Amino acid sequence: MARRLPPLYPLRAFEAAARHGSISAAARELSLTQSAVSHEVKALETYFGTSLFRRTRSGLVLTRRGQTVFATAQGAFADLALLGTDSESRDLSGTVTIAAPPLFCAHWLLPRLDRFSLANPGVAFRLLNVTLDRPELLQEVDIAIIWGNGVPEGHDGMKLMAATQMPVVSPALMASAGAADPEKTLRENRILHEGDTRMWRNWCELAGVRMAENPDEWVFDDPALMIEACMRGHGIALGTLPLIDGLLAEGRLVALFREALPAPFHYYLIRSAPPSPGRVPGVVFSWLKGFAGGVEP
Amino acid sequence: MARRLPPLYPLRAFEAAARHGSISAAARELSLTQSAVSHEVKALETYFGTSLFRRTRSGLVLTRRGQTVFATAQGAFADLALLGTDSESRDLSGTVTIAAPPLFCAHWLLPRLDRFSLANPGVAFRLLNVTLDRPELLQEVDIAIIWGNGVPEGHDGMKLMAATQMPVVSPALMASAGAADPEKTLRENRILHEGDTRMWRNWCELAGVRMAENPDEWVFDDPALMIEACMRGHGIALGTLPLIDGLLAEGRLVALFREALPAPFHYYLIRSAPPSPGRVPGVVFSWLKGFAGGVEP
DNA sequence: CCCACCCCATGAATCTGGTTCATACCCGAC
DNA sequence: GTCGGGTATGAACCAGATTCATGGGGTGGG
Repeated sequence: MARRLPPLYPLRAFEAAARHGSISAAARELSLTQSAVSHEVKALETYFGTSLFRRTRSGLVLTRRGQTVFATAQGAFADLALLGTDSESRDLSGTVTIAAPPLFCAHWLLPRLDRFSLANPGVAFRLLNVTLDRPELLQEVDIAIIWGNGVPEGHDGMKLMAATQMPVVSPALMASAGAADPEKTLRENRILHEGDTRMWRNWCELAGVRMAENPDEWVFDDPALMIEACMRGHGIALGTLPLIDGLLAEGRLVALFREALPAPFHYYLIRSAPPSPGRVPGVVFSWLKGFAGGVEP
Repeated sequence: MARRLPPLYPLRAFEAAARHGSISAAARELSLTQSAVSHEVKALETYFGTSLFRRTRSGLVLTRRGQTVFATAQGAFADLALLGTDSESRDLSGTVTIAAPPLFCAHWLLPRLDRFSLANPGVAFRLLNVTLDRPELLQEVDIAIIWGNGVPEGHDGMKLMAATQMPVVSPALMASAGAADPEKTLRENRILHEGDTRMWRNWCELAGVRMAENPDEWVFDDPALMIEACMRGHGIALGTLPLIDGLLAEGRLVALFREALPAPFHYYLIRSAPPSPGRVPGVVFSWLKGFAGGVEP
């Protein structure tokens, strides 16, 4: 009781703005004026007494506090939106098959599906913890999340979120190496790769950092295993945000460099070409769409 | 996108009304007029096109649709309320120890704590899956949920929710016995007890139902085990709502009689007498308080 | 039986806060 | 420079949230 809620409409405006990284885009989504959204965001900021966005050229960036507000607001509104989609009694039941890349399943999809299940106990999920490289596999699932450069030809879908990457290490390794000279740490420790070694190259190029000539390298085919190895202090991994947000927050991993840089691929949400029978996959699909367009820290 | 949200202020009013089982009580909580809440509930009902409450003498009862709306709304607002409690940057971290009765832990507490963790990754929980019969144990936990008749002397707390009970069986047993004559089914099958056999007596009395003279009875000391046995078709258990809501919704248990009747005990939320150091337990406590006063189906 | 009390519903009036309009600002591209 | 993209801000406006006033329907006690 005496439960104090933040002003709800400002919150909704802020959530959309954060998701799009743009006030104007949010206004378009909500069919409001840019001015309205701007006012509401400001109202929310005075309510919280802090600013939630850092206004920079080329878009908005969430402040620390903005991130937490955004995370809860996004979850809450996604739940509430489920109520509004259908005016008939909606006791959804059925099975939905979803394929998603390994780490993505555990760190992004599962917590969200969990919430969905809480409200819709009749819906069962079948999760395939795979990277969908062969497009034929799409025939066998209702929804897929892929790590790539776009929506495959002939499929309905959209960009789910932009991914960024940053080198991470275990707290122990960080403590022994020190934070003074990250580039040195990078050169003097083992590099952990996940399958494709081009991602590290991409990151170094963007960051303007040179690696050692003949680095000690380990290559994993399973990204979860790579992260596990990293947490045990076996080397430096290139972590993908926002998948490792939780591990960073818990302090089980720490960032070697401050800034995360855009990954060469991003996450796309797609649905199998022939909408499968029953409306349940459709509801889940549009629910997941509600998470699209998030901005990264 | 084009995510359509239900009208938020009506929704908030409805949530409070459902939680209290009373329009007037909700109005008091929200510092509004009874008239305001009534209007908003009605607005929400026309929005959804269905009624959400069955108005009966002695309070409101949620309709089927009302229940699902309430469940999502309550969760969403509880999350949002976490944002408003503190205007400073709140990166909560620390450990909170909670004790709760066995089934309650798994079926009520865990799903909710999960949501909490999603927003507050820094908070760790220690859960004691016990019924707190010895009050001394309260010294060792931050928060406890007990199954009893009131808040123990000298403690801060409140009624968390009223419990109701109803006989349940496995779907298979239901199929073989038929739904025609539940009283006969009750007399001809094994009765499963959880510890105390008085609960069945209490229920039969309230329901005006007579049991067999010498029923076949099994007694379990672990309620979870009793439910497990019931789901495997070993007999008829007295299930406690809302703990088994999920199992009923999934169809893993079915109700033998339509109506659930008030249990002889209820759930109380209490906090250890000397507020433990740090504000984290306090935040969790008031968050849990937000779930107090739910009405049963 | 009737009155007091509590609950809820409802129409009209009101007021707050969300929304628009109009305008100014900043920045980068052409 | 000007255009086009973005955001901020003050004043005017309007709708939806809220109140007021009122009526109906139970229940319990004198």
